[in-house]
Amino acid sequence: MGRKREFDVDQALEAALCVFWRKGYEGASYTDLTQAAGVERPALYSAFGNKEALFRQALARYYEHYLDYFPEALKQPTSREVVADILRASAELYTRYPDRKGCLGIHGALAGSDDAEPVRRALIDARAIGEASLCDRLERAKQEGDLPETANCADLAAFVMTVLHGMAVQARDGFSRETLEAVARQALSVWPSGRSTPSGASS
Amino acid sequence: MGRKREFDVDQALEAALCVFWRKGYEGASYTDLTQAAGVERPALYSAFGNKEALFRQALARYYEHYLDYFPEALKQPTSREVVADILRASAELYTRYPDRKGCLGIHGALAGSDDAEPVRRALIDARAIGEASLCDRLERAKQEGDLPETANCADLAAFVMTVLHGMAVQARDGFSRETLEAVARQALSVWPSGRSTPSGASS
DNA sequence: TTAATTTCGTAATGGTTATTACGATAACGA
DNA sequence: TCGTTATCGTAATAACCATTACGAAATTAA
Repeated sequence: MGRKREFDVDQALEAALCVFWRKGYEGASYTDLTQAAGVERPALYSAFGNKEALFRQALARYYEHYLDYFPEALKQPTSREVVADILRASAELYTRYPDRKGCLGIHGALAGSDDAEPVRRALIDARAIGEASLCDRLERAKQEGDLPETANCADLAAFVMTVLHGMAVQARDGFSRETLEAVARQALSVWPSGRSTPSGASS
Repeated sequence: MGRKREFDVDQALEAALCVFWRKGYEGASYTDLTQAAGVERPALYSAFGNKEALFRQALARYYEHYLDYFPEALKQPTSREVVADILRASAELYTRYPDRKGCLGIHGALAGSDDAEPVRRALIDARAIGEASLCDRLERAKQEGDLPETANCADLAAFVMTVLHGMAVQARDGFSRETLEAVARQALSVWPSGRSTPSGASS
């Protein structure tokens, strides 16, 4: 019973997500969020909790609705295709929306006041999970002979994630999708392929 | 004439620089800055102007005192050594101070409220200048036969800067210098060298 | 229709923000 | 020693921040 909600919760969360994506956790004021959601302040609070809880739900939605290509790419048959997919899709996502370029996982909270530490940590953890899943996939590739035995999968995964994070910064700086794709190609051009050519591996 | 200053201006600027490095432009409150500098609020204002002016001076100092290796690296004889120097020195700088890992040029202001837009732009411009100077150096390398004629210097410079920016993020995430150096090696392993082996160039 | 329950919008709360007014203090030239 | 000038620290200002008290409105069960 009781009065029924007059706004769409999912739609409000998406609006908040976009604001956080653009301004980051601390840069987004509750006024920004309520205006974007078209909802009064207490309504947002009752639906999502406080600002940090709202951000965490927005982050979860981001991973589900925007970063879904990442776990999908891990299913590619070869490690090279996995990485190529991830790089290409990221270049596209980071430049897709002119009003919020880059990546919420990066721009959400890189630096900030001490109050934002929990949120910063949440983002770090999320990034670490992504990197670990990539690392696991590369380990599998090594077992399958898709990567040379000398390959250091942790370092390779760190390299790919580094390029991803850098691309998010460059996207925010105004770089075009084409330029980011050129960066991705360059990053991929040294990818070690198969046991037959164990060249250029790290370590 | 008049009363003489009781604090060292350069020392106060350095203290402010460290706070901005750690918390970013908006994350650093004036209380943080004055406490770090050991100086009362009006003293900071009279010495540097408002918060934005203080940040800009801190940024200038950062480029002079911390990023001085960058223009220095451009003097290396080959493009490969140039890039290797930049990558290695950045990995070291980004992990040198445990209390402020990463790079002020990145963490200073990536995302934030609309008020911080001028500062964000200043950082973008600073990054663009660095990238342009690297691009120029690579063009020279191409003319000297140090890079294949098919090399796209703008894309290569963008790639190097992307890795740098990503390394700054990873450093803040807690990555060790060793891991960042492995990332740097991986990035360098695809570097095109000389006209004799025009492989792996972009475009 | 009445009672119970939930959401609604208005408007307030307490804390923090960047920025200064102001009187006291100190240094220098005359 | 006096007057000028610059810096000092205290304490105030006005705007914004996240969060919520509260009463009106609306929905359902009885």
